[in-house]
Amino acid sequence: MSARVRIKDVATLAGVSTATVSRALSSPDTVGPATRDKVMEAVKATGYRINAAARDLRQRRARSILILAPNLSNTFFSRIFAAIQEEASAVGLTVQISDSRIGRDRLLSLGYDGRADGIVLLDGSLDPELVNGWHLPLVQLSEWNDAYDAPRLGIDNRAAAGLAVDHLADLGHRALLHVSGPEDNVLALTRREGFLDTAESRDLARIVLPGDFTLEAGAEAARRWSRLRDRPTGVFCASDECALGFISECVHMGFDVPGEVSVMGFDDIDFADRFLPSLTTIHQPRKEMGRAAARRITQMMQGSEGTLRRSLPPATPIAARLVKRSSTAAPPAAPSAG
Amino acid sequence: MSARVRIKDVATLAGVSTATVSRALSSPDTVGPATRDKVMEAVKATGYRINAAARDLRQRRARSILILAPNLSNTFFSRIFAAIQEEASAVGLTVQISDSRIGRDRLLSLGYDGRADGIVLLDGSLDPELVNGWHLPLVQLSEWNDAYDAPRLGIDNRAAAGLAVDHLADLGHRALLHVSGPEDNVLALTRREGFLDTAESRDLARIVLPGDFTLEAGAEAARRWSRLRDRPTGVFCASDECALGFISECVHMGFDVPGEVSVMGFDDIDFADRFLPSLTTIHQPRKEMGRAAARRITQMMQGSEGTLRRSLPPATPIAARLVKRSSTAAPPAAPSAG
DNA sequence: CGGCACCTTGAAATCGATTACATCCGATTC
DNA sequence: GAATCGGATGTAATCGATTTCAAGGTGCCG
Repeated sequence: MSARVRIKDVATLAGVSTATVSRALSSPDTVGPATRDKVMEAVKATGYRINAAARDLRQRRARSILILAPNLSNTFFSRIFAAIQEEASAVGLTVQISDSRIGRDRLLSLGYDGRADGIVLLDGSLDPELVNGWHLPLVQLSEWNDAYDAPRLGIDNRAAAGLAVDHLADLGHRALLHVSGPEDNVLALTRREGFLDTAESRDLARIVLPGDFTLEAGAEAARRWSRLRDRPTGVFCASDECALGFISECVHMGFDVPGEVSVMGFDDIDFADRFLPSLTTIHQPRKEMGRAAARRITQMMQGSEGTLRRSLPPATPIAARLVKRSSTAAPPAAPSAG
Repeated sequence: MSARVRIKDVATLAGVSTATVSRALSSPDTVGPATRDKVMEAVKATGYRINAAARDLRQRRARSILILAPNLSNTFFSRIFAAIQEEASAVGLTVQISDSRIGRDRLLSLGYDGRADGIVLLDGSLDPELVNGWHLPLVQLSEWNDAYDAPRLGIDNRAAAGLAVDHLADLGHRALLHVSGPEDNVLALTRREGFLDTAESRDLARIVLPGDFTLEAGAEAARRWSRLRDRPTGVFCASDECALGFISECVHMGFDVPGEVSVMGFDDIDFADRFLPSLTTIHQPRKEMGRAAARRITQMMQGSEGTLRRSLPPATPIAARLVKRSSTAAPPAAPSAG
């Protein structure tokens, strides 16, 4: 009862060999019906559960995928985790999650120790040598790094930033501010590029302030914005959290949003539509992203050793879309406003 | 290079036995210095990484803890996950995370398959028979269930709800509304009890509306509140999300918060202090909770087989505290207001 | 009736580490 | 100088499953 039951115990009780028990459990149609029933009965009677470590060792696979993210407490990830887990669980895989900033050596081990047989990487700023050194199927999700030898999944951040700029321009804003993300973050850089390019092509004045995706960075940017001589009337923040911080600080300082300044975010986190004012933003389909990553990594895990990385066809792109809410409006003195 | 390196390869290269390699790596002071150096060199040269499955099998432990939570996409958990991971990683443990609603059989396996040697359970509504059937060290965190034979960590929800009621009463509110959580949730029930008991002891009128912790439930409760004949002026929601939904909907309907109604939440999620108005709430120290759980489970894992569950001393309680912000104020026509 | 194919089953090798036990050797003790 | 001790190392068993290979049995065909 309380002692661990091994396959041998089941075999003894059922009066067969361990090989037969193993077969009865993993490929039931290869054993005779009578034997199968005996085995199943013995399994039930003993409460036998397979020892995964033994199976993993023998089969050289772990039926597990590893998710690496730069900051587990970032709420942006949680829905992605849930989606990956859901998809993985459906095909019998377990999920491990680790912070990707746990130190080089520990990280290296994770990809090598045989406990995971696929990796979903949400961090584009790890050492490429480290990442490429893992001989496991790997997909990049959301963030990416061109030096990683692995397929990339996620939205087109440059184009998505363009959507934001277009929206503000269409409302009549002629001068825009972008609050960017961390300098070393590929998402931040790409969104900024998209912002600058599109703003230029639409002939808009444009400023960029530094930030780091956080509420506090948004608030700080708002303070700096308030001190500008000619305050841009349209603000595009590189993340929703940042936008919420920006709006929040604006209101504290006595500005009306969107009356005096329109503010947009990026991501469409859960609170975006509940904040006051509700937040106009770019929706990232996180659930879909998670699912896609899980499916992709599963495919790769089934592929032969040789075709692990680049060789699969590119995934279908995941589309971001503009969600118009009430944090944006026509500028106060817009030339084209009625 | 590309083929997996085994301990045997290292042994051959170093000119020693596998036993010596194993010892050199796991208890370096039991081998001679010269041998140790030779081994370390061979390890470096080959890029050897231990195969965790083999080690786990032989040692009958996995150096891994499993976190089970009812809904991975709930942002309340993410900081807890991060804290557990941080603490676990520091002592060389990996972390697995799974949804606790993945189905009985799959769940049963997780606790039995030898891949985890400790469980942090954030779900109080699993079948106790299932939970108690696992022969692994286990701690309950945040949510709990008296039928689980395992230590419980978290704040005192009843007392914390009392803090909320006291705060509203101290401001002068004489009639309170509580928006509760799911009927089958122990946190919801305990907070409701704390609300009712304290409200009674302070002689306040009290109403409870159903809810389920979500933004939408808060919004729905706000609509119902608005239709009440005598609207309570103080509202205590069982979660921050719910409170934000409540406030948001109130504002949409044209009510002033906190001018016409004071609203409190519970948890102190990240947005609480950035929402407009910023949210008065009960702070749950999630990081501390995660750390405490990780430390406790680590202790239990080191204990002998027999002392797995109840026998350890109770953990030091984790204190919740009131955080006063701007979503609460004196009631509009409070008898004691100036 | 002999031969062949196929299905079911068991014995034993295997996955890659750890570790109990034995051995060897030099140093210490009497 | 013999006995003893202890440290370093190797041999082989072990963890608990899967899987190869061989064997036994059954049925079909010529």
